[in-house]
Amino acid sequence: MPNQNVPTLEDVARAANVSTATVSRCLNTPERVVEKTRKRVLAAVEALGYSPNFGAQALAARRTNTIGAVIPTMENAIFARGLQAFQETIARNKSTLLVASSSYRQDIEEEQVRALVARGADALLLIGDARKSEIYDFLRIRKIPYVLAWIFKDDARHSFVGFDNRAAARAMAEKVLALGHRRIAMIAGVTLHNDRARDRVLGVRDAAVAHGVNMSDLDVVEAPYNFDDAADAFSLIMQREPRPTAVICGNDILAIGALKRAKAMGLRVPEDVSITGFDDIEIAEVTEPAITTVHVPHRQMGQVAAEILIRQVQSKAASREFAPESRELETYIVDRGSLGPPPAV
Amino acid sequence: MPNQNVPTLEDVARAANVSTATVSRCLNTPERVVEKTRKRVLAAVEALGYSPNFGAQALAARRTNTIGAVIPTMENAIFARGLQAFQETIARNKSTLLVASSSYRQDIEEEQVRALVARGADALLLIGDARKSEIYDFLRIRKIPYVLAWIFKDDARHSFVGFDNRAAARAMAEKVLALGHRRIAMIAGVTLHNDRARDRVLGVRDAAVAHGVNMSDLDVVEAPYNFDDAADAFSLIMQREPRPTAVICGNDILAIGALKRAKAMGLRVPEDVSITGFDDIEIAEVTEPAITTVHVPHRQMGQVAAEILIRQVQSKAASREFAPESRELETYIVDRGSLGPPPAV
DNA sequence: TAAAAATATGCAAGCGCTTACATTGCGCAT
DNA sequence: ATGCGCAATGTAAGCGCTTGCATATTTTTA
Repeated sequence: MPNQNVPTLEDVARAANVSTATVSRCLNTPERVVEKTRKRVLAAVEALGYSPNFGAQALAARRTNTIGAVIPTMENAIFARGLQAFQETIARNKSTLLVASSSYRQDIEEEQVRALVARGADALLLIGDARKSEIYDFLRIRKIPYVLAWIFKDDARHSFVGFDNRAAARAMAEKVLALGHRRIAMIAGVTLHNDRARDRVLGVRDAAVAHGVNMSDLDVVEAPYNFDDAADAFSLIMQREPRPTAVICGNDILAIGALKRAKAMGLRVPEDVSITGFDDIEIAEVTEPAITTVHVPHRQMGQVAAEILIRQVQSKAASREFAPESRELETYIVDRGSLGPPPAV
Repeated sequence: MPNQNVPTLEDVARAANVSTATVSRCLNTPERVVEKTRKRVLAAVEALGYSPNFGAQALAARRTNTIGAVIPTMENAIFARGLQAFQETIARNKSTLLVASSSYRQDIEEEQVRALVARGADALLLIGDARKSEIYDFLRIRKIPYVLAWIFKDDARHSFVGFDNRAAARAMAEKVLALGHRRIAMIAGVTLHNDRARDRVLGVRDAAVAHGVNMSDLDVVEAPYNFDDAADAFSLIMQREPRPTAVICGNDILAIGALKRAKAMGLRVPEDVSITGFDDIEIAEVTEPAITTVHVPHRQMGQVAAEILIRQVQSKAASREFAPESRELETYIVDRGSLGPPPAV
């Protein structure tokens, strides 16, 4: 994309009657240039409307000030808030966000990771840790900092910023059990290649086991994250005999799909059946009843992830080294109304 | 970000025993290299794990295969679906998406546009057309293709991909009026620097005027796009005497905020008061009642915008020229239940 | 006041790639 | 055999910037 008359560093240097090195310094390390010269140079920059050529800068400086993110989807709100905070934070640090989405597919994710790195991403935000080890090898060889978000593990090989999905799901299940529910079902996200979905199932199982719930009374059905499939999963679950009194959902989208179907079936929530969600996305508070769900600190997660990456990129620039750095965030249950005691028999 | 041992074109050339030019051609214009050589080169690429250096490529080729988008926010779902489709389409064309958000602020948007261009964006997606003319001048001088989305105007200077917000809002208002409502209020988005919000207000006014509604019976209150402010706006409106029988909202977020408050006030929707939305985001169909709203073809908008930009970038690469190209999309009203006839007096 | 130290600026060598142009090698018509 | 045209490949000149090192200038110190 040639721009015939876009001014270059050299044009500015000529106009200000200094060398290109000085102009470069004015822009990047102004404290290394005496004020008088600097003013003259900046005036020339202004006058010519100069703005640095990105490719040249990236080539010479060996960094792009660009941070990439590969998220499963932008369609629904699950990652939107976190991504927004992430973006705001890196923007504040004079970097830009490069986004790609994988549609929850491992092969596409791999492709996108490579594409972002090829595009010069200085660092990467990834969701979860379920991916082929080759990708981690690739990132390690390339020395690209990355953080795995929406998940937390005690594993010093990676940087994590997130929470313990399993424990959070378990806490929710404990709460359901504490209310007296014994026949419980779960609508989980598709667990293949999705560690968050998987951990949430495990958490619910943990609680069930701890309470001596008969495993044949814990029905788990997987459904993609959309209302219709969740609704169908709910119908399926409700055909069971005896019918579950509580349906724990792997996220709020699933919970809302289930809620819709419950109403369509003439079931009252939570009087006839309780439904819980996970994520606490915006939408969870506007349904009737609003969804009792696990609150996830979306914005904080995005922001902390960005901060860690920025630190790692800086460290790498200074010493060619950077260390993994993780941060566990807290979740808590938001009581809203879709969870109540089981119906009296 | 130096990567000491990342292979370069030259390494590949040496390994395959050809010149760097040939390697470059193998990668970019494979048909210009005879099969035998090409195979050898590609094998070397594979063996070394070569991937081109982005900065160098951008510098030499004068294009980045990167398309930028500046959207008001990623927080809620208004732009998410469209952006997702946009991203998918440009990814299919071997380009990457660079995103920035402006938080609905004009100054930040301007900054972001310049930042994306400086980052080498080959083209830009912008929302609406309310911005200073300097930005358009800047883009024109730089010859950066851009499309203005979520809006459509008959103006050959820009490329538009969107719909007529004013006409769509008018259609909704007509529908409300046709049901017999005469005391109508509107909760609009903040219209300052937001052409979509403004046009939607104008559309409602158009309808009111056409039906001879007394303007003092058309109460318009502006609110930022969030549930709480919308709810407060609703309360305010309901204090009017006589009380409006229908509240037309500038988008679904506002409508849902209003709906929540209506319920909290003990008002039945639509029996006591009707509420309508705009955008048809996911959330609009899960409330109780679901929101009667204007359906906007989000995904199509994102896709068409991407296609136009890709075409313009290609045209510019070939002939240094490109022409604006617009596309108007259709919206339609989705009847769901939050709009009904006015209560009998 | 001269020398040493600190500061400001210039010089020029890349960074890794693309591409116009030059060269080579081949098949074919003569 | 000879020469021509064309396809395949090589040569090398940038693309616009950063930065290590050299040089010039100013400030500090003795």
